Amino acid sequence: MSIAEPLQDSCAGATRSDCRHGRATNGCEDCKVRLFSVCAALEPSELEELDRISQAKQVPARTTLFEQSALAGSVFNVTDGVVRLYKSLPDGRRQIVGFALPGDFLGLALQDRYGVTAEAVNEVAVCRFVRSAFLAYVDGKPHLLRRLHEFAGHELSLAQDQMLLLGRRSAEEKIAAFLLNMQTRYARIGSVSVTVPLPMSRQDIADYLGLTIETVSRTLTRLAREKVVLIVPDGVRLLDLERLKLSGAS
Amino acid sequence: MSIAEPLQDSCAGATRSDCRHGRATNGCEDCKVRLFSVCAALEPSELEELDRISQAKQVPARTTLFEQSALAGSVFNVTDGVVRLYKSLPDGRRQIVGFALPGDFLGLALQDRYGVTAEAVNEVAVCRFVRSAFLAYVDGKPHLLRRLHEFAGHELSLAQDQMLLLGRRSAEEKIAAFLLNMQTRYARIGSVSVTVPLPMSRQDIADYLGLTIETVSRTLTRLAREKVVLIVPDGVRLLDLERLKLSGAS
DNA sequence: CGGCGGCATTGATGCAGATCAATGCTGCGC
DNA sequence: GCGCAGCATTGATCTGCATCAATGCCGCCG
Repeated sequence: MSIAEPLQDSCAGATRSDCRHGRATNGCEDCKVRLFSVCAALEPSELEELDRISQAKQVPARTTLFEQSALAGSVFNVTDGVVRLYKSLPDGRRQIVGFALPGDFLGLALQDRYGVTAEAVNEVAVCRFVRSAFLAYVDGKPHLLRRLHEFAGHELSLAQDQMLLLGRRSAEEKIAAFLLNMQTRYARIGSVSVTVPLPMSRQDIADYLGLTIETVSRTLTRLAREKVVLIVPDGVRLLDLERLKLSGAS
Repeated sequence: MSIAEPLQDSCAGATRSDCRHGRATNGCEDCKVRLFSVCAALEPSELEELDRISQAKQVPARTTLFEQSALAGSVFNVTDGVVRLYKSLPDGRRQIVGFALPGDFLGLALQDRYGVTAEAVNEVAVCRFVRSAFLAYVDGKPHLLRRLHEFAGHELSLAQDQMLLLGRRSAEEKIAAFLLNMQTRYARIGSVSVTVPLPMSRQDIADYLGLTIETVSRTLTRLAREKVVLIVPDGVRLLDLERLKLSGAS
């Protein structure tokens, strides 16, 4: 199931500004991820205008938001939950290129086709924009374009870090870097804790790090045995940050 | 040696518009990579203005254009030659995240620090811009910013392809994809041929593909033995494109 | 509450590619 | 034209992670 094209949505016939069911708040103005997201570049009046073309959606786990190489009909702002972004080979091998957290923007490149597939890992809330409407909105707002560009530059930088990780680091280093990275990202969006939520499966982690599920499991078990981490349901508690940084530091 | 900061250049004291020695042509207007580069988005009058803040430079092989995490004083347009872009780990392991060819822009993200190190593989010609001047130039030219953003989106997409390659493909698949990819890129900039120039060393190729020099060598030798490619000095001739695509197709 | 399905862990074995080690090739300075 | 330095090739061996194969765990549904 895809929510991107066509608009399989109960409010498809209503005017866009009515599409607020599912939104956690009353609009962009008090959106809880606004200050972390591309929208932080916008003035109150611009936010109002954005409200008019935005549509809040809540989707259950495993929902496909869009698929690799499909026409990019929508772009999204993630407001809650985790989204996996991946590329696949014809034979089924998969590489997850990133996990999108609240505040992340999907479709940053503004290209006419999606470069990756996006699936909800757990229950996810997004702010959806029809791409053409969003493009029109961006047009004439160079500060927003600048902000989108900044985000794209940041994504590119993350992608390059991930290349270094995939090409040159050992399994333990990959796991350590992943855990530290997720912790940092959660901290940035206001969730500072030594317990890192990992709503995704071991298979997802393996496909993100270029490993197998068995190697992920074994490596985590070993780190747990060495009291570097504590494995908890749907997450990991980081016990020995120094030791992790020794392996995972960039 | 770095040419980025400070300006180690014989014309450092001259006005910028005089800095044309080393430029292959008379200016942006008849720059041979203009139509492939970000500059294709510019009007003649804008090109003239760009001329005034640009500085053509020719640098020998192995020159460092800029270094990872240094302050980004300049941005560059590559007009000739090949540039390797890489990230390093403290212990010396290296991952090349890309090879920049003529028409490619370095510093696309416009961030205040470089995310990678850039080194000339062979003799390289670049068009250099002081970053602050370039930012000022971009400011008020949303169509150029749009173009830069498009380029960044394309780079991001390439980076994600490379992640899939690094994380999930075998040595032979990596080599095949690399060769086909380089051929396509050379074709796009006007050099259509089954002989792919490879000015970079085996070590560079290995560090790009997440392999060792020995594996690169062995894999190429095997492909040559099977008459899929013919190894020539500083390049490879692709003999059996179908067979290569079987391994390397995305 | 019991059985089933999906995921994770753990163990045994295999192998692609790394590592270690010569040897060969080529271009350049003298 | 000789010798050297740097790169590439080739061969022998090793190993980290994949693969194959149970087994365990837990939530869910009847």
